[in-house]
Amino acid sequence: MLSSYSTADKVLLALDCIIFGFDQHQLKILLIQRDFEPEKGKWSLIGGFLKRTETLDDAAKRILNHLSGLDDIYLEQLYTFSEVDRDPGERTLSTAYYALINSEDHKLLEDGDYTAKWFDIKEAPNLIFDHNEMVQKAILRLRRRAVSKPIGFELLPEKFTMLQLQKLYEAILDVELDKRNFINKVNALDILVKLDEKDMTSSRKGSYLYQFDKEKYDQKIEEGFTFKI
Amino acid sequence: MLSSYSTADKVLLALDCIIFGFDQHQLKILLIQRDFEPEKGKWSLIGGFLKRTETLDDAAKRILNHLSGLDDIYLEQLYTFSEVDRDPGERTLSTAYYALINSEDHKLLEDGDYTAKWFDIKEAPNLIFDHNEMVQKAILRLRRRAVSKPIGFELLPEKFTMLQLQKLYEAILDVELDKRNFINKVNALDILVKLDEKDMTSSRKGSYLYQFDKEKYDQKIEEGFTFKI
DNA sequence: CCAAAAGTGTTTGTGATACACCCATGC
DNA sequence: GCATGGGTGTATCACAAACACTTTTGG
Repeated sequence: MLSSYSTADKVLLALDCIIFGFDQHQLKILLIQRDFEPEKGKWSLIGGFLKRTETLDDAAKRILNHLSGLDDIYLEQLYTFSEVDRDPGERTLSTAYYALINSEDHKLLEDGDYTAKWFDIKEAPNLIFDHNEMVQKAILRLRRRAVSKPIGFELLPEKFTMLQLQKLYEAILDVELDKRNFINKVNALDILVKLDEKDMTSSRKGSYLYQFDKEKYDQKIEEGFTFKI
Repeated sequence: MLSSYSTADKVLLALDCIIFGFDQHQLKILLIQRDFEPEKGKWSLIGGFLKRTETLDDAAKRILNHLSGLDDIYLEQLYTFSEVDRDPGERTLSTAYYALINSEDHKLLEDGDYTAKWFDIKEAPNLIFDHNEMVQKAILRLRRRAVSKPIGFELLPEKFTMLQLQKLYEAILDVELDKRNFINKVNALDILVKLDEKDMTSSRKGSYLYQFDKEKYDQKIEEGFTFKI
């Protein structure tokens, strides 16, 4: 028999964000050290509770905006975690979201409630509750998405070099890629604009900067193009 | 500021199942005609509410078991839907699951509360709330999964012919496949057992029956094999 | 002139696709 | 003996992977 509304149990629904960043070398996640119970002092994902008047996407945006001041962050719902004892405090479910932010351009806002810090995904501390599992799932999802949708650019500055893009994909996929093959493949996609500008910080010769051309990409998608790296 | 447990809102969490079946020709979904409000008389997915003492997976299994009597059904969490007005009755979120069942082997249990009926996915009626969206998402997920994990067998009888398997993939992917290429590909995977038995119902010559060899598959996965159709 | 990173093509191998005829059987 | 679906192999093409040298320029 289907439960009716009146007899059904209500639950607390939390939302936790796996926030990815990239620092030119490694994929990072943003963690906070909890200044509140339970598990005070331990590292965890950034989270909050869903309000009655907002969608999960709204809640994720609210939490990310509060942390960064940004409101155009790429995010995607990952999974809803529901182990009965996952939170020792109270029966709480949590829907995990992952977000991609360009950690260079944007400073994190200060908040008295916690200390936020970037960790290399390979060197992240042990997290509370089921947050480790959330992070693992997020990494797998990011890997699948990054090769089939042009979301990698969200982790880079507006203008970037080919090498930066390659390093990003190497960090996400945790593999080494061949420079020539990578560049050939990216150029074949034909969705970047090569600028006249060069980045002179990395070498005497300087390397050309590129930009993702969203209009061109959308146009090609309309025509049946499939992004694939 | 992060909400604290005490001030956070509690919500009703429903669970809706997209139940896929296959009848040798088309991919089907199981729908019920609601005998209760709201939206009485309209078609909807099979669902229920999460109980305080169970996980979402538990709830999905409970709902499917109640419907079919089976408890070894393949299922996977899909997405949590959270539009504020998605259910006009009360603020309710719903986590959608999809399930794969072999509709031939198993009879559905009767239940006075509703009438369950199989619909071709291309001819399904309009559904209540956001259930159409759930179904669309489930189809896309199933397509991605079916080519990268050996879950298609869940929709077939224990023993099946190559043609049945091909028709299944054609229905899932909504494409036509070449018989020789399909069989070559499947044989190359080397995860089926060819039985000495033949299915004589479809032709005079009869066609060999095959079975999925889970042990062999698991073994190959251990060794780094990747399933890909 | 030299050190350091940027930039650039070709060859080879592998997997995907296209395609047509013979086989076995019951009637 | 014939109608019906079952079963099988090869040639071509497209994409993925391997691979090394030249260019630029600031010091």
